Amino acid sequence: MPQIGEQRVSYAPTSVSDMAAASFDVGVAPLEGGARLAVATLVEGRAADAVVHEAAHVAADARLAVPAARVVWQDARVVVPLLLDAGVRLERVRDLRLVHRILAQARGMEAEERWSRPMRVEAEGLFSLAPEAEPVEALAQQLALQEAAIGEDAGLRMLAAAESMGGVLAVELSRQGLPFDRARHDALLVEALGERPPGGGRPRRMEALATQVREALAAPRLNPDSPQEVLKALKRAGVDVGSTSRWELAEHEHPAVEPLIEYKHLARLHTANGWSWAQRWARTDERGRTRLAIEYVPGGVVTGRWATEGSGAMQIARQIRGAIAAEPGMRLVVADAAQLEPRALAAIARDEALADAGRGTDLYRGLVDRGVVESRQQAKIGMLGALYGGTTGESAVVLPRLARAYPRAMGVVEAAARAGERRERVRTWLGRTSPLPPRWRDDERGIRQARAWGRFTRNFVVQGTAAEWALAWMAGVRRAIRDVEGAALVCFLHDEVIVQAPEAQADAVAESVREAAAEAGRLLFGGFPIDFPVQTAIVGDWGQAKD
DNA sequence: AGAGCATGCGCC
DNA sequence: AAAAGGCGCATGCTCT
Repeated sequence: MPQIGEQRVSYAPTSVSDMAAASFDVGVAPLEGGARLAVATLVEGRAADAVVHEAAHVAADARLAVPAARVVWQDARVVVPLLLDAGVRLERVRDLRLVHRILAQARGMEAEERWSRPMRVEAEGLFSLAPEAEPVEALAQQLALQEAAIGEDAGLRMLAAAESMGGVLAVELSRQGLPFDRARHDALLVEALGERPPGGGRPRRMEALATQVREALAAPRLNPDSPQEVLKALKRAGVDVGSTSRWELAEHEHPAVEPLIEYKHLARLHTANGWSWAQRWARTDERGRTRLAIEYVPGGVVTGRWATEGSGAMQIARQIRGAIAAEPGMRLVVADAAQLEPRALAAIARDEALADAGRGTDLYRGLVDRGVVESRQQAKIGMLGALYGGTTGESAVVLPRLARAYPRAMGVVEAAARAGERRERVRTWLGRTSPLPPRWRDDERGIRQARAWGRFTRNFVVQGTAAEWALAWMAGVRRAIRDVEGAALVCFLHDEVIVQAPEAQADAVAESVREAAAEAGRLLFGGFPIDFPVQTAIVGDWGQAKD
């Protein structure tokens, strides 16, 4: 089980010595102003024929060079838009920046080192590496170093390819935007929050709830958005709470509780995905199409998951998903991978019994059918407890039964947790390495911190591997739909993708999406018999896709 | 006034 | 003031 325990990759991007033969043929680097590109055919790691072209000429050159060329760049955010504009088909790519992060982490810096030089690794860019070199030669140098670090590690090699394609996908998704219907969004908001008063102020339903809360607490001037004020008012009214969080409020019987919880719910929707949010992030182009501008950050999360910047687009409230609507003549193919993380765990652990329970479409149901647990709900809680390190309540009750039924799978997450508690690093299936923990003492508090870190490493292995599968899946979807006229990936959410496709093609696209999932499973886990079922829905808007 | 922390929520 | 992982964001509030 290679993903548990210490593993170091030899990778020293600060010293350029090894100019080993590179297995790529075309390098692309941005030049001053970003408008021009250097394109070179590289032979044995050296630029043999470096030439500078206008972006528009790159397409022809890139194709001309070598059919199976790998295109290499320092930063997809700079280069990929130019290549896409030039019509280049990107298939085999290497994103030096993203792969550098993975290799640098695998090589491992002491926590103190990171602390004292927090920006060092990030800032260690291509041109600081080899300032004297021509851009294309510098690309070759850094690529050679990465290749040497990856060596024969097939997992890392796959991860480098997947992460790099993730860089392309993020640019493509960000450029595409998420189809958005302003009118429908407005209607959904009015339905939930009430009309907005013309002069500004709270929407009607929110204001009504605020009034109810104020009356119930005999606090006529209370600002329900201020936890401090609310807490004081609650105490004055005899509601003995330590915070205003929902779970705690719900334990009390008081006329203020229900409207307060409802108010907070609506306030959340209003601030997170309300009118000003739409105003800020929805853009209408010259063709009259409105889309949400979403900036994806591939590898933005330690585990390898993606993040978004600004729009909060990975947390779009379910209540307004109806506003994500296909454009005229189009449909949304909404696809999500069912119980992805337990399946990833089964595959990592080579746990055939758990894989068997997941055969078909519902792994949780499979656990019930095999008599491991009594209900689907129990299966879910138990499995989440195993993945997150639950120690109390229902999951503590169910966990021993899972451990008995699936000792291999549970053994992997337990081992990952123990390794983290010992301050060891763990690895995902393909080889992404967990960071080193901060230091903790040998006292009570230190033990708590160690346990917490163990829960993190436990989850890291599974969440990170699931993220790798999702990357491979999405790359497969991209490939499958590239020649479907008008079809495009428009959304990615950890284990879910949305493709917008012409109505006539939607069925075929959905089939491709399911097939890509199976393919991703084979790519990562070889012959291990694990299913990755994908629920697909072909809908007019996201709100119609029921989980 | 602005930075930074704390709180609380909702997404996976 | 959560239980059980990972995030991002808005708001309130304190400190400077």
